[in-house]
Amino acid sequence: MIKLSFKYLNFSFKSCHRCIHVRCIHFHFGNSSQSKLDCNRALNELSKLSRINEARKLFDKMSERDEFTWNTMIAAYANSGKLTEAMVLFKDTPMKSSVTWNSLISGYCRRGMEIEAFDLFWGMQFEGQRPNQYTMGSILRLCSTLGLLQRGKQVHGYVIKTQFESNDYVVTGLVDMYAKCNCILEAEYLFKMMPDTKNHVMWTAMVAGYSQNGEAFKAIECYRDMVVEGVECNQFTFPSVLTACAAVQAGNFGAQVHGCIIRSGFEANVFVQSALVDMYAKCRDLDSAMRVLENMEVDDVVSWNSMIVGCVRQGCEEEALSLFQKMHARDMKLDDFTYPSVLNCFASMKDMKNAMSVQCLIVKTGFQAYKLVNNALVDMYAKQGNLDCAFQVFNHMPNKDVVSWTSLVTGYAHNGRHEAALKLFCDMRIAGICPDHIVLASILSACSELTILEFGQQVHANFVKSGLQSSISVDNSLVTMYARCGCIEEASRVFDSMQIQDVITWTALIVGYAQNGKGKDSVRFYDQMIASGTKPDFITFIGLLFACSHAGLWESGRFYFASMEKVYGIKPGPEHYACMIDLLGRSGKLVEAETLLYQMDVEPDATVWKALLAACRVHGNLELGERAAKNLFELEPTNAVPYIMLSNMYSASGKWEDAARIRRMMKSRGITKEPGFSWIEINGKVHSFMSEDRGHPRTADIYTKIDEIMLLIKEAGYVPEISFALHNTDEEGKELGLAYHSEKLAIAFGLLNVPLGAPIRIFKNLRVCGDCHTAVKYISRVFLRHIILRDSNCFHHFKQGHCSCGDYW
DNA sequence: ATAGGGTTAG
Repeated sequence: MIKLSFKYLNFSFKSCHRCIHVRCIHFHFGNSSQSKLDCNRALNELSKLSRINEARKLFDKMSERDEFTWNTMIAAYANSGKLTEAMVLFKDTPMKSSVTWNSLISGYCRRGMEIEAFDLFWGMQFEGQRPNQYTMGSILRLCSTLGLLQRGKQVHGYVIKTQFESNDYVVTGLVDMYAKCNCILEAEYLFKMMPDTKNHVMWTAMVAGYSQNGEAFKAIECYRDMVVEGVECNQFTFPSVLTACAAVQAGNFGAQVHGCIIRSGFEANVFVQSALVDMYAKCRDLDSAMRVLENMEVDDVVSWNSMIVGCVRQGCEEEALSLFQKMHARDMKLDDFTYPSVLNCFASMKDMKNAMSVQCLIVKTGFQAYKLVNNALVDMYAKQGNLDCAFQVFNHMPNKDVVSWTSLVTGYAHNGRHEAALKLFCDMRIAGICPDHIVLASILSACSELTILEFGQQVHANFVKSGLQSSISVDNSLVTMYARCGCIEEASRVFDSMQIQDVITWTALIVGYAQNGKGKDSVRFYDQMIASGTKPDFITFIGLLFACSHAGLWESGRFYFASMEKVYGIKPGPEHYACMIDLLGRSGKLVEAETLLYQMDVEPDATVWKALLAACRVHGNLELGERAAKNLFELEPTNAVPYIMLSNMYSASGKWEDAARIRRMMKSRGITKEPGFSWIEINGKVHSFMSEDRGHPRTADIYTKIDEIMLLIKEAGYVPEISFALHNTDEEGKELGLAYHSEKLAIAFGLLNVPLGAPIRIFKNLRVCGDCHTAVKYISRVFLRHIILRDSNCFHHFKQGHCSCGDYW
């Protein structure tokens, strides 16, 4: 027996039945003895088959027309989008009933013609015709497809006034309208206020509403309730619940739904099938997805697109490309979703050649006119790192939407062009585009990278004001942003406000506390995370071990390090070893550190050797230090730090000749030390300072302030640590050199400009020098200031003469 | 003769 999809089954039954009938009428065309009743029936059949011209011929031939005749013809025109013709007849018709009005209104609503539809809606009332459930159904559908919330609310008011608020059709329309306008709470309220006898369409609208509003779990729950209530599910219900399953990777539940689908007999519907393919593909069950796809009667482009996306997400780019080729071979009609799906392959494969040829294909087939396709091109080029191409495509787009902008913004951010990303984000706002979750998460992570708190706060404020629903990705970015800007309390507040925390949220907090010198809190949060049932990942352990090493918790560190592979099956990477070596080095266990290094399964990278070199310097182990430095010379040939460290180590042990040799070697290799500078942001403007910098317009004030600072902190007990001065001058010169270090200049400027009570936030590109660290502790006590200094390694919170790093950094 | 719900992209 031939399997027919339901969609076609329904249609073919009806058309078959009608064909015969209509053909018969057609045969008798022109026979004036035809009764009015028969003509009306034929007119109706022709209109249902969209045979408008024939319908019109029949209409014109009819000598006797009644209300039904006129309404059918008007509806026929309206339903096929021929609104001018419908309007002409509407004006001519001798009798306008509510059906006449509704037929015309329905036509305008279907075409999305808001102004005309509402003119008619008010017009009919003006002429004494009351809108009924049909009218409101049409109008609400218009509001929901166009997202016209204000209009929708107006209609809602009208519904209440005219006491349609318990009408199934009207309430379903309202639920759908609110859901489509992203007002899921209103939709939910209306739905819940209806009595328990809700019909299946309203249930389905609610399931779909939740699913489309990113409330996948609620959609699933609603579907469950629907099943429990014994309400029938159909070809509309299943796609919605399957989308929800796909969104939260609820593959097992999705498979159960699949079972229900088979029992209900809807498995032959293309919408259901394509949703199944998509669900399985997104739940990483490519085999099941493929099985559904292969069993389909028709080559459905949506299902194929979903399959391609699924393959790309699983890293099976070759498979995705071969599907794309098969689509061509099967002569399938591609749509504007196909190219975005397949372009993703090239983004992850960095395959420029094939990308170009697909772009040619896009141009050739006229698909460059589609926004979706252009957005995907922008995204692909940006992800490949080809920002010029991305920008070019972007620039040529006539109407850019939030996705176009997001693709470009994210592209710049991913390629380390954070400032450019921020600039583009501002341009986007100026262009009047409302940000969405994705661009917000992306821009907040750019703020984290640049540690620009004020901008991040503004984005946060805008997000709150926008009324966008909170999303885990935005919240995670907020936690990270605040933590990385040194506002650990704020990060913590966002964390607490979240309904669900995932491994990324927890990790952001753990890393955040560690970077802000609160390693013990990090460990506490890690234990809480485990207790909450969240599994740690590779990055969680980097944060955790970093926390242990900075807090000097070497036993905990060793315990957690051992649990990584044993309990969670995560193989430690060089990052974890580096933390452990740092931890052991700090505790003076240099031998253990070296042993650990040689036990590594993976090749030690620069971070590992750096940790060892730092440990060697602290403990004066020259021999091991030499080895570490030599490895670093090879691994990071342009990095001056290992040269300087080794040279300093030689100097410290009196080996002047060796020290000089390393300096010469460094010079001859053309390696220069990265110049240190510090900066501070005041009212959105960044003021940066080099050591002994006199370029700032307020230099005189700043240097006067430094003198005052030095005087006061010396009185409080500060003694300059001359060993940190680099220049070969006399003692006094060295002391002055120290006083004008970039971080001290920035702090002096901060003291002059930041109001009392507000923290002074300083940034430094390198590690803070030891003398400055001591001085800032005194400054915080003498000037009663909270000073937050972010250096290349971590945050230092100076308060009342103490630093959060515990003098260990 | 007129009304309500569904799949794929960043």
